[in-house]
Amino acid sequence: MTSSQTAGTAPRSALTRARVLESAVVLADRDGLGALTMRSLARELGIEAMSLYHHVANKEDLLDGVVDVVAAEIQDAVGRLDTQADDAPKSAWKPAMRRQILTSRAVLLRHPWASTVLESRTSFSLHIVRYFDSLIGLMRRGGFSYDLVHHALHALGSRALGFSQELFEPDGAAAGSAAGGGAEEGADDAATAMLMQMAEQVPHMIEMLAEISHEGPESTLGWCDDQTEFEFGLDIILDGLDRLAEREQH
Amino acid sequence: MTSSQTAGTAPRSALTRARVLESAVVLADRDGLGALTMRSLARELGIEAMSLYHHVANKEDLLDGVVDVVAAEIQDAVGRLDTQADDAPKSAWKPAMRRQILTSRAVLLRHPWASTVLESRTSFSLHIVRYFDSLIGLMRRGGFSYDLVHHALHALGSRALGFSQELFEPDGAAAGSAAGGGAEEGADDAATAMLMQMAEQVPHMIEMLAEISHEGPESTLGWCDDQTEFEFGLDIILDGLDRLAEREQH
DNA sequence: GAAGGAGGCTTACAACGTAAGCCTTACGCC
DNA sequence: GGCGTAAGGCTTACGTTGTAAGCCTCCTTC
Repeated sequence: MTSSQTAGTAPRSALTRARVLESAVVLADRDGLGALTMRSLARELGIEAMSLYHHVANKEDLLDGVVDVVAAEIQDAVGRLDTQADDAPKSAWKPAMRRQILTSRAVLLRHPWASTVLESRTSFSLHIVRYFDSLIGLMRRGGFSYDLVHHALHALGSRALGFSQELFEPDGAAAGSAAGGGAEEGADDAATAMLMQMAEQVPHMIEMLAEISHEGPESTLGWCDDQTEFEFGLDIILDGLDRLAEREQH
Repeated sequence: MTSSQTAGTAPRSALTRARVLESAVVLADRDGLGALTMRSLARELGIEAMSLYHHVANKEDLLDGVVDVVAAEIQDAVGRLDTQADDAPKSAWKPAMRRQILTSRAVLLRHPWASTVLESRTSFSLHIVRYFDSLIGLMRRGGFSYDLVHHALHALGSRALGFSQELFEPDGAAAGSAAGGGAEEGADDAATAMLMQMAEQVPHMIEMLAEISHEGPESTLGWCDDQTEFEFGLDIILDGLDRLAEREQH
């Protein structure tokens, strides 16, 4: 409620909310999300855990803030794209949207833990909302009704921000156990072996694996290129939306 | 390594792995995923926490097992669908796949926590793999190349099992804090209020909200029908795959 | 110079997963 | 029939997590 507080406040300490959040991002990037605890973050900053609570309300708030940092990074990257000319043809929405989404994806790929945190948030970040606002703007300029825009956002889901929800990520980048148990590399081989064991229960899958990696299905999970698959799925949705938008306009 | 152990083993106790897992599902259904701890599960079963470790290796294993229970439920429901006739036209893959996915979704809607756990798994459940195998089979009968099948599974992502990754679920069904802080109902009103405050920063979004819920944007997050939105997105992808499959066959 | 608050620190607690080890019971075997 | 064995319960204890409570020490402002 103190109103004369906005600009002045000569900081006694170098520790600020911004510095806390920044350190949290660095720590998560380096050691994984699971390593981001109040105590480890404090250690990183050379202070005690409880001191953090003068800058964040609790861990939830810390994660909110950390999401916001990444969201700002996304918005910054998106802002660098050349904005669309007003006299662009209606069909320009599709490549523009594609570019914005892939730009966001590029940022998120630098912070593999971020999508997990993002999903778990219950409140909005202003930067994220602005991101979505610009997506809405692109679709509107493409002639979408607001109703279609709304459906489109749902259809894109997490893909709107540049990540997809794969069921089984072989490299558990989002998993927290960075310094946990050992077995990590033999994972896909083990999975493949398991599949072979139940070959007769899953004939199509076996055959698919045999055919796709046609030098024999010894390493099955390494053959997917995430970026290609993401763009494939994205383009299906964008093309579908395109068709619906055209139909809307008779 | 005792080989004469498979069928006999007169059980001294009524407590088995199956009963443990079943109780875990019940508990998670009732109190949420966050309430599923080794201690609470033990209490539910009338035993002590450490006794659970005679039936599950650790909590990860417990979650694996719990996923497997739900996966079995899914497979059971899918199995009840009338299997596709061999002389069905190629185009039959699409409604069949749609039905299977929506059936899985119906099961998952009864266990709102399950999708979260499912995502976090690093190992496969046989039931899940068989589920995917049958999807693959449907697409193959529809004339898909294995390559297209593979892309299709990636494009569907979590939608293949019947849930989509919405960025901001207003009702935090998957969130763990069932018995935590209080504020839950005023959430969307609060979010709406926040949006109104930054109206000029997100003009398109404000306008969209104003138009869609055109009795004025007072409750913005209640207007989405999850099932409708899911089917909308699913159909876009299925239609897109359909077109690609046809193109493949010249 | 007194007041007060911002921001650090220490201590303490409850809840979590789980390692270690004890005790009982029931079964298989001589 | 007695005995070894192990399955399956229980108790205790430890380290880690988030965080409540309170102390102290500055710096800023009347």
